[in-house]
Amino acid sequence: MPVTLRDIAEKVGYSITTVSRALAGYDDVAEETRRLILQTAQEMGYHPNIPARQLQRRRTDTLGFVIATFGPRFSDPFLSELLAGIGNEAARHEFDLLVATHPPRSANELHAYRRLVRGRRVDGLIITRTRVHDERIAYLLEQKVPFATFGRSEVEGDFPWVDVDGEAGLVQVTRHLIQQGHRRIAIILPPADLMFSRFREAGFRRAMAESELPVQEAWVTWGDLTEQGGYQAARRLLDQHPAPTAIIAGNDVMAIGAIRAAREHGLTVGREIAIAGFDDIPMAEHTTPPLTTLRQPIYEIGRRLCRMLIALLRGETLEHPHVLLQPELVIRQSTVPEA
Amino acid sequence: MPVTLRDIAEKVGYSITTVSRALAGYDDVAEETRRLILQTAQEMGYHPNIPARQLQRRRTDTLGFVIATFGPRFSDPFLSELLAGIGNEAARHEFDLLVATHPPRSANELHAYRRLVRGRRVDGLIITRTRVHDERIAYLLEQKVPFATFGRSEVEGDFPWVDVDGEAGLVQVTRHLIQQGHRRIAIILPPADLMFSRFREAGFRRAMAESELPVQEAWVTWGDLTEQGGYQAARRLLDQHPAPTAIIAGNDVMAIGAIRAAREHGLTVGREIAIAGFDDIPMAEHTTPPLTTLRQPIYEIGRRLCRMLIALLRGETLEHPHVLLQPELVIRQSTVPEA
DNA sequence: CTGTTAGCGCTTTCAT
DNA sequence: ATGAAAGCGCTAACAG
Repeated sequence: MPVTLRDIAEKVGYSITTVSRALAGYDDVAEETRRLILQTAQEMGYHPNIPARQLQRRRTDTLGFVIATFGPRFSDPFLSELLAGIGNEAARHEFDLLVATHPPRSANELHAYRRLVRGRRVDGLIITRTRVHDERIAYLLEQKVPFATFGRSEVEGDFPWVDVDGEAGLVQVTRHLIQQGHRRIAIILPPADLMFSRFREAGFRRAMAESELPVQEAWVTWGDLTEQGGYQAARRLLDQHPAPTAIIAGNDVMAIGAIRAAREHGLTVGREIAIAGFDDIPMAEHTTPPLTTLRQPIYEIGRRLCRMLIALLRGETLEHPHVLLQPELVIRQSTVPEA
Repeated sequence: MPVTLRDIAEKVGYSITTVSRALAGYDDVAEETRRLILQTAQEMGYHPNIPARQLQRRRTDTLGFVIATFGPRFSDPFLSELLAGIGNEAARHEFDLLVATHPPRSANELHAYRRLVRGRRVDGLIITRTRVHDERIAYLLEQKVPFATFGRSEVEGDFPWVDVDGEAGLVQVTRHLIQQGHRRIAIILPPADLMFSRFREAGFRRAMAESELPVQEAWVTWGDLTEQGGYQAARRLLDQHPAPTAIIAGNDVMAIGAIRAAREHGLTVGREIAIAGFDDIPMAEHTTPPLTTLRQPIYEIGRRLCRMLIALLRGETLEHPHVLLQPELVIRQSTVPEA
């Protein structure tokens, strides 16, 4: 049987109230009483019962994070880094993290959010991979549950977010390719319902337009952010005549798939075809050839989201409720052979 | 203000108790009363307050999972797959999952476990990457907190686990290499304190011995399970004279690093040097060349661990408290060029 | 069938 | 400086 406040109270001969206050550090407890209580609590191995505290305080000091898992072969370098950032920052603030996973494309997604919110399991949530029309955001906004997102959305209403400027990123990488002499540039976008797909497409088109290069609509394609998806999309692109001489992938994982497709086509990546990604996952500098990509500080973003959310929960006003970070173009040999 | 049992009770004119029982599906409530209560609850949008229930029931229906995050560039394909398995299975049983992360090599690891246990935040835990002497296991055993592990340990005492037979796996892959004509075989082991490092080493030595091949002690090395670690270890191996003609890496991620090192050494992987991994992460079939490896059903293991733990929490006796799965040797071109 | 009563362990007025 | 009392929202033993 775990030690409770009552056990301590009985032992030291004070009331539960006093024990509670002493432990909570209130200053209306006699110095000596406090010392006695603290020491006894220590000796008896007291640790507060968190659910009881949650009930009484009507808050959980717990954050929720829902992640979509893409089947048995799920593996997402992006996600583990974000999770690490969120989790480590939460721990720093003595917050717990409740993670709910759900199989992909199921109605279970909103379900998972509702479950956490309705049961008052969490005080706030972190959302990632925001969508243009995002029911999760709409739901939390409607429920007035605090949350912070990685990514913007067109959902009506204001909410705190951190995002990486995908449009600026794509302008950079597209310009880079154009500078390298490419004119036939293709792009494999993230799924169109994801908000960041839009921005990246816009950046791509803007950079092409400013150089007065035509955008071949057949070269604007979509992939599901997996290696497979990148591979397949790249194959389709390379089968065309004329084929593009450069491919920008929506993330590094798809870029890796594209590299594989190009190689199968007998092309030397970096020399005969340029391929670029987005994210700069750890693997990116170790692909063959190393991958040109746009770096986003994923771990830091996780920490930041977590900090913002906790500040919000503490009733603080955010100085910067909307943070737009600039991605950094990292040039490697997949676009510049001699880099 | 969320709706409580009391609100419903007042509305329908029954006691809180009756409402509670009707909602819980007890059969000692009049059919009509139950219908009325159910409908009213529905209309009012009632959802139980979970912390209150946890307090009263003295259980949380929550599982704990603590993960070590290796710094800002943390990315672990293995872990996201395991997490997906655990999380999805937990959801199926209406269990929540509390994830605690901690920066690596910190005293924070045990801290995280203690926090979850002491605060009665979770009913049980899942442990991964078990160690030969594992303080986490010792702690949970001592506290009599239910848990299940991925991997065995030499810690005194019995506990449920699922493991993959690394020794058998290494016998298989080593034999395979020997069959391919290799005699100078090196190995990059996982850190020696991890239990599975032992088994793999044993398997390697057994297979070498049965073919009466000498094990060069300089060719038995260790890596930290990262790409970098694999790369560095492989470099050191390849700098030796004579150099090994085959390298077995402790996991696929290190194998990928080893492939990079070999390529930098001007070697054609699969032809001039054979490299094998362990895990069969999704990326393994997409490396260049595709990687020979030992497949472990990580997602399934996650589900299984979760199921075992939940069964345990329900007071059931496990029919198979110790599950040893056989890894499957997947032969690809990193060891057999024409595969 | 339904209600009364008694908590679960904690925090927080409000007296004294 | 300390304690009594109330209550967070729920469950369960026991009456009737």
